[in-house]
Amino acid sequence: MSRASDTAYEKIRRFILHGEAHPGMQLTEERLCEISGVSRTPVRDAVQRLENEMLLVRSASKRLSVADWSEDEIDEMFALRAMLECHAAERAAQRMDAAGLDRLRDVNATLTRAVRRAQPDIATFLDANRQFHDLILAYAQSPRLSKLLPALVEQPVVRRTANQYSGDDLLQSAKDHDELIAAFAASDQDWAGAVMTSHIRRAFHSFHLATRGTDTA
Amino acid sequence: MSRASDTAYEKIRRFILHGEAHPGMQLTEERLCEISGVSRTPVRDAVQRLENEMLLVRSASKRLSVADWSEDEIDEMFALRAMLECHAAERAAQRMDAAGLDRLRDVNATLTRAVRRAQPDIATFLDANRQFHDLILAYAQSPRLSKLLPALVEQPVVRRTANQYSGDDLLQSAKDHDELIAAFAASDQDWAGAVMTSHIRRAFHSFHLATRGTDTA
DNA sequence: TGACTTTATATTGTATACAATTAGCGTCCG
DNA sequence: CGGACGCTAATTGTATACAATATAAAGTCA
Repeated sequence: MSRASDTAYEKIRRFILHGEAHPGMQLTEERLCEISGVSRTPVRDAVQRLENEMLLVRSASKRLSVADWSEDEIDEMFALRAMLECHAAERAAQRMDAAGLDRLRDVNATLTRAVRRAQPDIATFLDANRQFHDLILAYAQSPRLSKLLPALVEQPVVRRTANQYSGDDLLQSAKDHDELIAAFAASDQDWAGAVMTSHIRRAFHSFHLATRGTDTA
Repeated sequence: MSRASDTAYEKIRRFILHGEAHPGMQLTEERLCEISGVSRTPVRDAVQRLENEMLLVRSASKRLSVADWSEDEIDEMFALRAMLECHAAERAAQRMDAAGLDRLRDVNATLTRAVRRAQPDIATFLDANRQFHDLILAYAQSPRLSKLLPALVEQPVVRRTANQYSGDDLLQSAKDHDELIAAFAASDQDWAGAVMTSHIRRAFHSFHLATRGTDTA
């Protein structure tokens, strides 16, 4: 989109994800104008995008608030994401080329380095991880998938999951990626899909344990 | 959304789907204002929604045009829809109640009557069919699915498929629905999911034959 | 006192004027 | 003759003023 609209989107998104926003918090458009520094017109554009990602929700009386996901909704998000990323991996396996494999290897080398440190570099891990999945999505060559998937890859959940990952979990993620690359190199869509499904569902269970398994410890 | 924004959305949508629009046709916002009878502000809201549904696409220079789907994109749409509607059916099977079953039976009775006539009533079939699937989506109780699925159920494809359906195809659709109801009544999510997958994939192949199988006839 | 109505205020929705971009086109120079 | 440059018109992006609507508060009447 346009400049003001984009900055509004990014600033509001950052406010929700890394800012002082909390779930259920009410927000007026004017407040969002202050946050983003632009007028209501581009803010409303940004709001509509964030509503689509379900980071913002609108009450019956059109008032905005920060989304507050239930456990069921988060579980559902992982289930949908597993299905769609599996599908993306299958398509990518059919369309991968040498250049794509090289880039995937590069990105995963960075990710592996970040993870092998004594104190894992989570920020680098998250960034490389996102690049890796984006690359697969690009090779899936499906505009529709590219529109649907980002709405499911909500950063707060991914981040909370990654922060709870043990060193072994992080290493396993890197190994999953290696295996995905192998599946792509072999043009084996079933293999790629299976690895991806397993990859996402492991993340789901890590998240589940980290957020709801603490009371059993 | 609001009134003007909604009417804009509906009128533009109708213009694209049942109007004089054709794939690839360029449209200016001002033209859309004439079509919908409101100013550019609500038109831009509507446009953003239609972009999300991928009925409108934006060129690199921000100009709008009516979407022109490739064969691969249409196939992909069916594949994604099959996955998500299967998932919806599975969830609905776990959450169905007596009132829901009654309503599903009512709707499918209407659909069956429309289909059993000497000359099938396609309009009524389409309407009842949509109601049936919407009801399942409602019982799936997943806000996220409710946001994702409608973008995949593009009317032009469904309509073209239905118009190509033989009388037997239409009857089979009604029977699929009966079997879905049975699966829901039994709270058998695997059964429901399997029937739904089969239901959508049959539609896919009917569409495929109707639009691309003509040269072999 | 309590519930209903009315009024005021806050918030969202719409139209319009203006700014910034972009495409189309003609002209000029090589 | 061809291509690059710059101008003009068309189109999209943004801000703001105004309208409609919803919330909250105050007041009124049993």
